[in-house]
Amino acid sequence: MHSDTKTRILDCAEELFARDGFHNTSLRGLTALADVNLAAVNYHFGSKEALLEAVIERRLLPLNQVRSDKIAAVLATARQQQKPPAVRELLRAFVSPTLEFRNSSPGARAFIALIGRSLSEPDATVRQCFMERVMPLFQYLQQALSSALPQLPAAILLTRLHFVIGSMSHVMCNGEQPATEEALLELPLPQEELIEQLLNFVCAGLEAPV
Amino acid sequence: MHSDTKTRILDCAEELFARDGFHNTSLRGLTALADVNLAAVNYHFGSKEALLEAVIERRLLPLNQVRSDKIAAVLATARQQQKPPAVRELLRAFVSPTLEFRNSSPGARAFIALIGRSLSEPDATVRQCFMERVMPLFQYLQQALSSALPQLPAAILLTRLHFVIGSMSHVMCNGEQPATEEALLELPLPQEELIEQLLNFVCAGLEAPV
DNA sequence: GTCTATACGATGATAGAC
DNA sequence: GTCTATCATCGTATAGAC
Repeated sequence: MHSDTKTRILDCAEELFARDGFHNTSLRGLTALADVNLAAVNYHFGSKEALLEAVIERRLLPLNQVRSDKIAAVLATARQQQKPPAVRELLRAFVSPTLEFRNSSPGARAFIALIGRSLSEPDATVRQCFMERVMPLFQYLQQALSSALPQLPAAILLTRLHFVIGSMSHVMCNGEQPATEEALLELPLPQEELIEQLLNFVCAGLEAPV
Repeated sequence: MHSDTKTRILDCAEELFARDGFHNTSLRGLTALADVNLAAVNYHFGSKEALLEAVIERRLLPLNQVRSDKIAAVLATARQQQKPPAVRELLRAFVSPTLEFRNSSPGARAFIALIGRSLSEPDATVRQCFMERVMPLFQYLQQALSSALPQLPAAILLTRLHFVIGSMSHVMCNGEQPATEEALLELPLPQEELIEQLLNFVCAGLEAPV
């Protein structure tokens, strides 16, 4: 089966950007792997950076939509029951679509690692490429959590949200490579349990006394 | 004041690797900034990668020594008092030297960001360069924590330690750049409070019920 | 419109003369 | 220790074939 040029480029870019990093991926290697001409990237996407944006958008926009919808559903149910939303359910809405999507295919796993790494990306233009597409969701989550934890000062909540995102990013990055040397840093739990463990951890942290 | 060639290279490499990432740093730019010849890097260190190792070792080995000593001190005190070590003190021994060192100079801050990024580094050889020098400490901490939390299954502890490291790395990476676009992702707290907040968060997470 | 072949200027790391 | 030369490879641009 032969997908079209544009899709083949996107698929290979996703894989290589995730595995080797953006700057360490050459268009020559990429186009060779995708079995397209070197100039095809520039023709279809305009530049290497624009290709990165396309790679991100293809997967991240739908994923963010799911996450945003799930948060909204939690908020709606809570409002209907006239009680504050549960921290755990809000965080689950944020975390579980990501980790479930990650397990849906090898390409997805690579993509999630790419996203997880993005927040610590040194290059400002690359980082911003992710930021722009993920900040609205972060803000939405922050706002939802503040209604779940009204007594928590905003600065503390924001700080703790950082810690949550840090834990989550780290999970997203790891488990990509089958851990050769770093077996001791590998996550020993199966996926489902991992989500619950992550929720246990971050909920306890978010709800800790100040 | 003119430091010697080797030190000038190390200082500039630290700054540039942290700011732009390893692969995105050119030896041409580096040697120009350090005011040395392009070939000086190869002469003094052998290669760009060996330079990275030297940059890491210069700061990380002393830092790890401090952290390791502090953990040992907590363990010794606990043994002397014939009670298990406190989770919070073990984590403080691990976290606080890092964040305090980070505030000691601009170069230190850059270096800590470099370290924080290392765990999500895509390039395997670069990542391993960090791993080798940090894994013994991780294992030591893990072992110390298991004596503090004897009832916690080993797999759960290891997983939670991942989350701790994720939170911490994220803090280490951020705050490096004065946050232009990403003001909403900035850490709003002063340094001292940040340590306590991080400890509140990760202790609650580590000690959460299974 | 899509794709190919080829060329360009810049930069990568390194080796060898000095 | 320093400098220069070298060669591979980078991202991009363009002219023209299908």
